[in-house]
Amino acid sequence: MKIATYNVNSINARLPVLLHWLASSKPDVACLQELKAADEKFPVEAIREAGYEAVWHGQKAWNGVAILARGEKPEETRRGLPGDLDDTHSRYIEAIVGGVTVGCLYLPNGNPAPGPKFEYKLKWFERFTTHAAGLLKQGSPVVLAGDYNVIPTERDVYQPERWVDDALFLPETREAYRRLLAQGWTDALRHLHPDETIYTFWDYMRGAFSRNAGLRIDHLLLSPELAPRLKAAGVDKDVRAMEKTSDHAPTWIELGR
DNA sequence: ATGTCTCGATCCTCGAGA
Repeated sequence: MKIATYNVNSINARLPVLLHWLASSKPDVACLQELKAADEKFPVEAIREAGYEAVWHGQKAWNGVAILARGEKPEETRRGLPGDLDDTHSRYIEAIVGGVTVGCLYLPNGNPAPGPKFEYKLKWFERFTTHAAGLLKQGSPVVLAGDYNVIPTERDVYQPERWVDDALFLPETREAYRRLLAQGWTDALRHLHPDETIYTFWDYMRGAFSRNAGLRIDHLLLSPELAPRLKAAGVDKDVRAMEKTSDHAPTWIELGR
């Protein structure tokens, strides 16, 4: 079972690239973020023609998340992150596919920091960590996949010293990520490739991709009963090189049995 | 400060967000 996460940076602007990637990489499950489209603007027909069923939680202009599954309809178990009725951002959706609970998240960027956006990021992170603990308690196999907007360690950024004041790399952010992992989650990419340089995002500006000036901020976390099934993990970097592409690359894992 | 890309609207150019 291949599960991927991909921040598309507008699903409609990215539709040709997305369809090309689905056809070539053939994930069984694809978690998408930054749809930047209202629910009624989701390109459900094109995605169905590509062989995928979907559940999505859109929003006009910003945010938006979706879960795609090849040949089956994801069974939606949650839409929106619990814990704050005033939170209007579409940043979380959850569904069961093939017996696995899949949480698809788009954690707030949080820049500029300090400031209200950074406060929102940390609050959202706390709520997410609380929800993640509840999922672990249920004891079922879970993958939490998405754009975490977290650079976990110095190894995950091309020039750490340039990012020390950034919301993606500040101590509070990295500490929140460590606390989440400490519940028992496995960072799949890092677990399989402990010493490799792995990036999932390259800024559009200053030729970041051609310089390989990247960040690893898209993550797939596995619950304890799922971690032993992890067989392979990678980044579809070639997609980032395409025309009219997202600033993120699809990131995936392969689970056995 | 800059660089680039997307969306929406006070709409053909700009600001916000990333």
